[in-house]
Amino acid sequence: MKIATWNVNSVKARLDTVLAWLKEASPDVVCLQEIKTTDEGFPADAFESLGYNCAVHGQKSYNGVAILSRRPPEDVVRRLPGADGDDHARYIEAVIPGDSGVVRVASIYAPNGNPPGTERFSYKLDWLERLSRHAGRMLAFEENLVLTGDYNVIPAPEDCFDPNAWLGDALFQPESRAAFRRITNLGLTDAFRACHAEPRSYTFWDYQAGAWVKDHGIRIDHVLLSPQAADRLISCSIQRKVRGWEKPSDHVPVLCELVI
DNA sequence: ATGCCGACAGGATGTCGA
Repeated sequence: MKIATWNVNSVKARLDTVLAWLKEASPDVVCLQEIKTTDEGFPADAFESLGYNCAVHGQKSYNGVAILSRRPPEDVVRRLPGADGDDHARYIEAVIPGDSGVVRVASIYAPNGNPPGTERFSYKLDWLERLSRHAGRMLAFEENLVLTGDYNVIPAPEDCFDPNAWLGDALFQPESRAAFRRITNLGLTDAFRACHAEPRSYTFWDYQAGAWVKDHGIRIDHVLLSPQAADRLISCSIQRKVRGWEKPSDHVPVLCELVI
């Protein structure tokens, strides 16, 4: 089963690009982030015509996540437990049937959190803590679990071109990295790092300041696997070339293949 | 030291992203 994650930065503005990549890569499951539209505005027809079912958790203008799946998703959960007042659409989870068992997949869009020292930053840390608690509960099932999306965390210095340039940024704050480590330390495997040690492996390049041309990227889109899923890991790749396509998102897809 | 670019809502330009 091929499972992908992609922060598309508006599914409407990116529709042609997303469809082109789906046709080329043919993933079985796709976790989208920053769809930037409501459930009603989601272009489900276009994905259905390619053979995908859509589970959507959208909101107007900002955020918004979705899961596309060739097999119909089951047991869809549209919010991250732990804060009734949180109205940001940043989490959706579903159980996907495979040929040899099922996998629970979550599409995650963690808060940006800039600038540090504000309530936006504490919201980020609180949100990641809620994700950690939820992940701990799901890991107790000892099942195939894939928690993937835009974590908005640069885990380590080698995950960005110039660590000094990111020292003051919420994505690289010690508290942000510690929150990410608390999640992986529950027993989750970073699928990309389990397969690749190469430096300069990035998933995001800013639109500004020629970041793509200069390869000034960061790795913030992650695929985290439960032990059961990690045992089924075949490969994980960053779809770097997509950043060079017409009208690209500032993020590229990450594609992970599992024996499920 | 700040903006750079791009999308959104709305109908000008401010907000947000990372």
